[in-house]
Amino acid sequence: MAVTKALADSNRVRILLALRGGELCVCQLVEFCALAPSTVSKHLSILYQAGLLESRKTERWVYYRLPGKQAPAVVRGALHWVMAALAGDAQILKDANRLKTILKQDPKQLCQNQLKK
Amino acid sequence: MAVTKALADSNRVRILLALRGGELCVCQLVEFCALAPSTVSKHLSILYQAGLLESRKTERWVYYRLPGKQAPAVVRGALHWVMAALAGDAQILKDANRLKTILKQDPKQLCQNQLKK
DNA sequence: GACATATTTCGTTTTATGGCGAAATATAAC
DNA sequence: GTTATATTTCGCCATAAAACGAAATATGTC
Repeated sequence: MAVTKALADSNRVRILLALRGGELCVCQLVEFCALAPSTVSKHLSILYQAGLLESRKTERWVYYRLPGKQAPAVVRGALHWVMAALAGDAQILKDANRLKTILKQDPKQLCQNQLKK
Repeated sequence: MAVTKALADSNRVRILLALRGGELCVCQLVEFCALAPSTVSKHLSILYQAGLLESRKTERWVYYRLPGKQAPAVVRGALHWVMAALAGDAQILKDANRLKTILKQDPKQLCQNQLKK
């Protein structure tokens, strides 16, 4: 089953939780995960194909977000459970703080910095 | 997270669904999965350690069952979601029929047959 | 106690997955 | 059109996970 496999990786689950506050650009998620852009892109594609993410593209940026009310019950149920089960997790709490710092930065600059590496 | 990893394998999910109707002996689950006893035992141990199964031993037989109401909310939530999400799945429906056939057989005989292989 | 048998543990092989960097794609800016 | 840049796709390597058979464990039977 695509959904359970998508949830099996901790980085993917962290991404889902990071999106609780709203959509994020790929470069922000790259910063968040501290992984290579290609790796993050792969994770996003797995989540997307499982129906656990939606995306929109504007100019050169791609934004990912959690699916809305119209999502299938299987997906909504899975997300609801994951959010409830992990909201208090130590790693997730740390992530939430890190995310605040990332959100303070200009996405453009994040992309620039990622190129230098 | 142990629960999401436990749910990532389809044979393990099939086992959980198979236990909807009540506890099953290991030899019955071996027959059900059509895998080597050692492989099934490993799957059961992964599910057990994630809290998704309970077990009882009587004589030489070990029976596994879904956890009851006293299970942690995370576990109950996960099981509730998996059951709802997959109840109509094609493979799961086929499994349910196969299970009926297996239940007609005497567990003792199942074990005997498994030794011959 | 010796033997039979249900299950688990261990060691090994095979297969699947996560990770990266380089190349490809898509869009903006010039 | 060329160049810059955000993201994805591809090919490869390292690691983790699934599968098996053989050996070990635990329990019942003789």
